[in-house]
Amino acid sequence: MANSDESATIYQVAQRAGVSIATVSRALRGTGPVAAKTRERVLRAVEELRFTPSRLGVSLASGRHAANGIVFPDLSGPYFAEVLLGYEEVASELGRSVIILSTRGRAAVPDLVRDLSRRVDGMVIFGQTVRDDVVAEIVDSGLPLVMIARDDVAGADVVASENTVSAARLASHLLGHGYRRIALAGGHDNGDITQRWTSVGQVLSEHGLTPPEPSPCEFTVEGGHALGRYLLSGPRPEAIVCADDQVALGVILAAEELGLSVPGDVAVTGWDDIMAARHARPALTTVRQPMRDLGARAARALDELITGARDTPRSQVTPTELVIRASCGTHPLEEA
Amino acid sequence: MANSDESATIYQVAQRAGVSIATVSRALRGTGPVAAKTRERVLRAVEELRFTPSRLGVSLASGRHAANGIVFPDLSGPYFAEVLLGYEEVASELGRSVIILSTRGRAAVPDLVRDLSRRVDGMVIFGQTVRDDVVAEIVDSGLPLVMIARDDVAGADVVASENTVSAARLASHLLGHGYRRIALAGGHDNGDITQRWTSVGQVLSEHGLTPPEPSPCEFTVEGGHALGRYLLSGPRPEAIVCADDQVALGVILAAEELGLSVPGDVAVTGWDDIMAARHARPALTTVRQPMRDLGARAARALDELITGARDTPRSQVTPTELVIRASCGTHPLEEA
DNA sequence: TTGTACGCGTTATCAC
DNA sequence: GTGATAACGCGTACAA
Repeated sequence: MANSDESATIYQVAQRAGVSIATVSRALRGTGPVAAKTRERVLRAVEELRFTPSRLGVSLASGRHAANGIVFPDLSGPYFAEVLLGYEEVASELGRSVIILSTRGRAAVPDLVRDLSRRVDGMVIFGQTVRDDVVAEIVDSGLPLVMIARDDVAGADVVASENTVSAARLASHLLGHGYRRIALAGGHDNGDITQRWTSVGQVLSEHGLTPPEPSPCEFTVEGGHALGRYLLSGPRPEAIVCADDQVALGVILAAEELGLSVPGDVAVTGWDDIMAARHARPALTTVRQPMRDLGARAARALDELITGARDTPRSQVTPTELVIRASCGTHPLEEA
Repeated sequence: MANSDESATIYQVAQRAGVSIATVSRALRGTGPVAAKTRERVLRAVEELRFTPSRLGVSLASGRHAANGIVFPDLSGPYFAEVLLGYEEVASELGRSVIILSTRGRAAVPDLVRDLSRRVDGMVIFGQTVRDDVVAEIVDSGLPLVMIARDDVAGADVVASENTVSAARLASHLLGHGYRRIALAGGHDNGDITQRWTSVGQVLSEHGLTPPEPSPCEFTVEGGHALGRYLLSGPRPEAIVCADDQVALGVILAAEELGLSVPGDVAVTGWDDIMAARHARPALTTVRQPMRDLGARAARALDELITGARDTPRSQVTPTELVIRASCGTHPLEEA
């Protein structure tokens, strides 16, 4: 109805209420004494004009954007979506908007990240989505920064899930099943995945086995499906340890298509414990990673950095949990 | 290294280059004549000071945020994530940042949406995530608005997928299989889903059948799983038409747990054609919805509204496609 | 208790 | 070709 198109400014409110803008500001923000009568007049004017302070004005004056950024590769699959959700939830509770940037391997990422950094009070970056020199640039600029799922970065907070211990447990468990020919599905990423492969490799070495070279694939169901068909067509491994649950689901699919039974002919394990892992058939042995919590922690850590509640970077590793289900074998024999 | 913490302003650049801020602005934006020598000095100063124009300053002066908002319920499941991805991709190509707001049924949504509306040049809202009066408020404020998956809204663009025709095709196909006792999994939502149920009901009516009442459930695998167990425990339907693929996957899971064969004992269909639909066993009969494209269209429509390339709202419906796979029955008999 | 005036960092319109 | 200077919308010392 009253489509004013250009929304009211604090000056119009002041004029209508017959006061100065300073009084309007005080009345609205409770940042100083205002006579009851005056406040009432102001509030009425605000109401009538449907006044809301301009974000730009507020930000310019306060020096704060009240917005955070988050950089991730994509949203295919539950992992990034869940983390993002946990992040948004907390950020929004803390009164901060969330600006997203999906890299998808684009060439312009550095510029996009710089751009983003100019419109937020701090940002979160998933490991391996942004070049190290650009990350360093952000740190150097003094912008509060939290990295997710990455090894330590000088000057930035890190929030990560525990990988080494769980990967070792997983490897030990598979050895306990008697498997010796173990394949790794999903290539190195210099982050989470690499930590897992290193840990698995170490355990195998300790048992006199040659650590297998991970086979690269896209971290999607389709990627796992394609790689699974390949791995299961040659000399068949006894177990396939997958980089994440999606890859594992794809591998299981490939096995079924090839007429192989899981875990009868080949054991398969995942990582993350996405919802489908429990519902898959066979149910997926995996490592539970608190995805939402990861995002929530990142948001809180970033808030501390922004508000200055803390000024020294901190690195926190959240525990993960080996979840034994059916896909890794029918005789679970857990060892010390 | 040169951690200046507070980044340089245009005044500092001007001073260092020995010119006025107007010249710096012109040199940087090419919005007026600048002597070659002068430009060079300016650019060197910019380089040395690592100057980037403040977003707030630019926005305040230009009157544009160069940012769009998007409001969705959550990111569980591929549907919203895919649409969001398509949206972000185009928005970012158009030089606009994306600010997200996940409602998750929070009570504070109206305020959060108002807040969001103050920091963007336009926004996209998924149908049924924001109260109608709040939507009207946004429209009334003159902010460019695009609604996704919703029936028409006065004053706003709408981008939706075709539901009625495909739902009718799906229903006819199931009737062609000979099914008469058909259940609907997933309650009304006053949007997409309701359109589908209405259309299915109509086809059944035309064939002398009583349109079934849809059974509500969460639109997740778990929701479908729970509802599936319920529906398949009582008098068993011959076919279960699900609100989306996730629900369908859950229902299939429930059937397997109950020792029922799909489609032998009960046919199941989904909607969306998410990646898992093709990989499911049995492969899911569903309706393919161009999710990324939906987001991309929304971003482009919003851009038209913002730039003023178009000033009258438009409603576009993108076609969908019935995808017959194994889950609906073994003897596909497509009819006219 | 209230009002004036300045600062925040740009862009753009004028004169020169 | 260049430089003052007025917006843009707000918060807030400081003065009254």
